[in-house]
Amino acid sequence: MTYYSEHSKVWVSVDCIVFGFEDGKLKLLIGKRQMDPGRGEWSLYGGFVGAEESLEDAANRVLYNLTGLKKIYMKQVGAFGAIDRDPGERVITVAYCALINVKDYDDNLREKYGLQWVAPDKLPPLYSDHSTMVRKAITLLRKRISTEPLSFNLLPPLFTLTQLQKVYEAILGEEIDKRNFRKRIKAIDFIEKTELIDKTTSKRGAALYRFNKKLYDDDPTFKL
Amino acid sequence: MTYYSEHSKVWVSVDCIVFGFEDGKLKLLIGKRQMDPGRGEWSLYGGFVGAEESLEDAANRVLYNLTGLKKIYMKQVGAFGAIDRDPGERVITVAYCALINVKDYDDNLREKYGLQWVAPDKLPPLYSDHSTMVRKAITLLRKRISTEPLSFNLLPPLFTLTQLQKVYEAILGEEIDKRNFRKRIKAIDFIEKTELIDKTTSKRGAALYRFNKKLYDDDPTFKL
DNA sequence: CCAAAAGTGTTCCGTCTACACCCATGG
DNA sequence: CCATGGGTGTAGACGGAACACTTTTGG
Repeated sequence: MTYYSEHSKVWVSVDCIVFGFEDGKLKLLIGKRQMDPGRGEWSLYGGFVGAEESLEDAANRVLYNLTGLKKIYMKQVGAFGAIDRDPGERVITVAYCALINVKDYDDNLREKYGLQWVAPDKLPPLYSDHSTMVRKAITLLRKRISTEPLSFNLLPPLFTLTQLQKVYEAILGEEIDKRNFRKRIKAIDFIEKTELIDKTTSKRGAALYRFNKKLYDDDPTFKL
Repeated sequence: MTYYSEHSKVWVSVDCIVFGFEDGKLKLLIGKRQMDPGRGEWSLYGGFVGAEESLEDAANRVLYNLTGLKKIYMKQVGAFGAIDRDPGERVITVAYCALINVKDYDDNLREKYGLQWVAPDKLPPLYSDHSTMVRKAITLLRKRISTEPLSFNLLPPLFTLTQLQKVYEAILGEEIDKRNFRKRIKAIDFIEKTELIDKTTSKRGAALYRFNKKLYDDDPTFKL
């Protein structure tokens, strides 16, 4: 294996940008680093890729440790490999963006790791190149939200149209006309109205909707 | 540095998907592997990332070796990290997509490395997961071609509207109406008509156009 | 009875699409 | 003179944006 051994190896890590939706706002999970280098700086949560796991496995492991959740929606943001991006050693990292329903999240874990939900427009400076990763993740989210069914990952299985609209507004950063929005939703058949009513947000009550994955898989083209 | 040394290092490589445009068709550069494992299989061209170079530097180095060109348009496609993706050892790779003007390309290098220009729809099976990378690169190209000025990288500095249209048709894989296409081009002010005429492709001659990068940078929003 | 959120259609305007013929020239 | 690719405009369809009032009910 001389072909390989002429070359040098490097550490590879994964970093997770975890988005949630709460109080009508997009939030992401950051914490203060509890190790050197960079102890005490705000940072994304990450981990090294082991010799016996794929990049996706590593990201899933990190996310599981962080949230107690499996089968989280996750998408690669990209690889970051500047020589001195990590102040300690040469580490190449692959960033993953995850979307979770905050209600599923175990808040004990949040406290255990000293994590906070922060709005993207109020992010403090982050460790190393993590701010770049966050910007790139948000750019990707914005591009994908109108052609991929991402928004449902941020909501409970049953949701109202007002909630759904708020998710779109939070990600796109602009207000949407309610009637036009609902008109477009009606044209999408994998967003199904249920018989159920949510009475928690208004006195009148709002119809609950559901994302029908099977219908989506049958015809995964839409435009919102 | 115990924090790092607990973890294992891996080899990291870059692989380049080099697109060119020739005879009205999109082509990409592949070659037969000249080393084990996989000797003789069709493959993208790649190389290991050195300890003292960034991912981008490594990709540029590989592209320079391959084409003799510097300052090539290049975009990261993504990181690929399945455990056994490389049949020899555990290697994580980062794929980069490059666009070049075939006329600038040094054909001696092509012969030296035994490379071939192949149309994407006539690709033979490729080494390891290289076919997956190519598919992803093409998907990205298609998404970006209408909102980013990619097409000019595949053409000489002066080009005719027919050439430009052929590039769009090749990437999108569909025919475009000539009048509608030219109407849209007229609305884009960073595509400038010059006084020059190309007489090589028709007896009448066709006006040559130019991509004005300064105008584009002033207002980098367009839609074609 | 009133505050607060849910729900509902129409009109207008701009954009995209479809479509066919004349022009200039080299050979 | 004719074959070849270059160049041009219009009408109709469609989709997106703007816009305001009624309904329900818990407190």
